[in-house]
Amino acid sequence: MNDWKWKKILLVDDEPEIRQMIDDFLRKDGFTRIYHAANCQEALALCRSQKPDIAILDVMLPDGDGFALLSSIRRISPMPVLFLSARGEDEDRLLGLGLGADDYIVKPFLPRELVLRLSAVLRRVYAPQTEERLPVFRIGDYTVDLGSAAVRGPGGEQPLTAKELALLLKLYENRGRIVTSDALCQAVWGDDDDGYENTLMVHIRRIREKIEAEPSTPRYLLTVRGLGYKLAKEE
Amino acid sequence: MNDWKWKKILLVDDEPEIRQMIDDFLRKDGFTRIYHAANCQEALALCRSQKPDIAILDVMLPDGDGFALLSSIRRISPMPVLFLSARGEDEDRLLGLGLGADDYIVKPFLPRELVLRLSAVLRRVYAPQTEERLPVFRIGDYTVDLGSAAVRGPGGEQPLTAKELALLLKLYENRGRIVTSDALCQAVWGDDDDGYENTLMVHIRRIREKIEAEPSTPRYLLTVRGLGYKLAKEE
DNA sequence: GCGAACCTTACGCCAATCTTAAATCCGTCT
DNA sequence: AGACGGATTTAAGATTGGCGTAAGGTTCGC
Repeated sequence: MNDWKWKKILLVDDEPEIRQMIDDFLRKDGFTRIYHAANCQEALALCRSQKPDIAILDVMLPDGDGFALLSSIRRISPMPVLFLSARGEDEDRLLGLGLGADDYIVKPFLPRELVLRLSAVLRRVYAPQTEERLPVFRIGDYTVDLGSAAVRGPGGEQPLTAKELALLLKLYENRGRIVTSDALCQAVWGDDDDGYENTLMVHIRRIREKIEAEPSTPRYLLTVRGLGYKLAKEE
Repeated sequence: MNDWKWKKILLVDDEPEIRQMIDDFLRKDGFTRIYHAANCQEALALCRSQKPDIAILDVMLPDGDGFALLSSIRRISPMPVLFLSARGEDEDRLLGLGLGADDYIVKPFLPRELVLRLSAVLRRVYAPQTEERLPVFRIGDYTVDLGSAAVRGPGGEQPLTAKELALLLKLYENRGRIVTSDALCQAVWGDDDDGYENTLMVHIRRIREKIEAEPSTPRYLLTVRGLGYKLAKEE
């Protein structure tokens, strides 16, 4: 399975439009766990809190250049790094210096190429056996196996779709706590645009049909009116 | 990663109508902890006393511009900042200067957009998991878990609604102290309109039914006649 | 005892949420 | 290219439960 689609990507660029564009393409390609940062400070904070699996760094940042950021990151994590740079600008440094980047792309670039390079780096660095698996957990009588995208229950096994998986992952990461609809939309669709509220509800319903004995009176995937949804903590 | 809806927002603008309008929209979107300031001085005072999580600053203020205010704020706190400015006015400074603002919006703006941008900044800066969560505390035999909007007690678990949560949060922040009815209304419904006294009482009653063994003779959520309510300090 | 402040209960509205079905998108196979 | 099938989104109508209101009761302080 395309396991690296579940890797966390840290995206650092000061221009929101660029971030958004890259984000769009990554999502179109199936990635969902993308964290944005506009500067070094934010990037480091996200690094610490999210422990991303790979970073895409712009060379030019408001509070320091990407190279400085890289060495700060290196003090925290050995994750692979992919640089973005404008043509000419520091291109030589990227080429010449063995500064520990795993790849670099010159702006402007084809989004497709970025995705390809990124996938290549992920595949290379996170070789087969290093794989940590997506969680497997129990909910009532059902076993949810995110790694194989399936739910096993009294009625047999049912597959999970991509969106269902992304939602369940987000909910699982926050089990026992309320996750707002906004946060869920954000986790799955990324876009700051709302307008997915309805779609979210439909997906929630679908998930309930797979993990709840009585989808209409849920016992595990609860709605908290006015706040969001909550996956019951097991035990 | 619980929600940024519980983050404290400092709103600085000299025009009360603008503040009110923004306030309304923020509340409509679920934010409740909004602090108003009309000038730099008030803003700094609130900064110190409330330690907001994010600030919305107008560029034009009676006692200095927003940029000066930002650098004063920076001496106190590294919180993210979102600027408001009239079209044209200082737009270039906002764009050009890397003055540490996290975003800016040009007036006139769609309120929806402000909320979106604000949420985006909060999401970015206050990364999940590092997040301090909403408090969990004990009251007598009951455990109040604001993060999951639930009260666990001898009789099992009961969910909390959005308003109950907002009230309990305000009371908890001031536990052991008296909170006036006005302050509570303010915290939940926003200012002016003081037609919520009765509604407040009803909500208090509902909370008591969830956290008191004998709701009619409360031991923890106490009435202080003529003044307000008080949540007993736990021990 | 009297008024004011507060409590208690019940009821109806309406926005938030659910539910279903149909439309659209998208990748794959022929 | 065209057709098919599953996944996702849109749309529209139904439902629900939180919230606010009001009306009557109770308690407190003077």
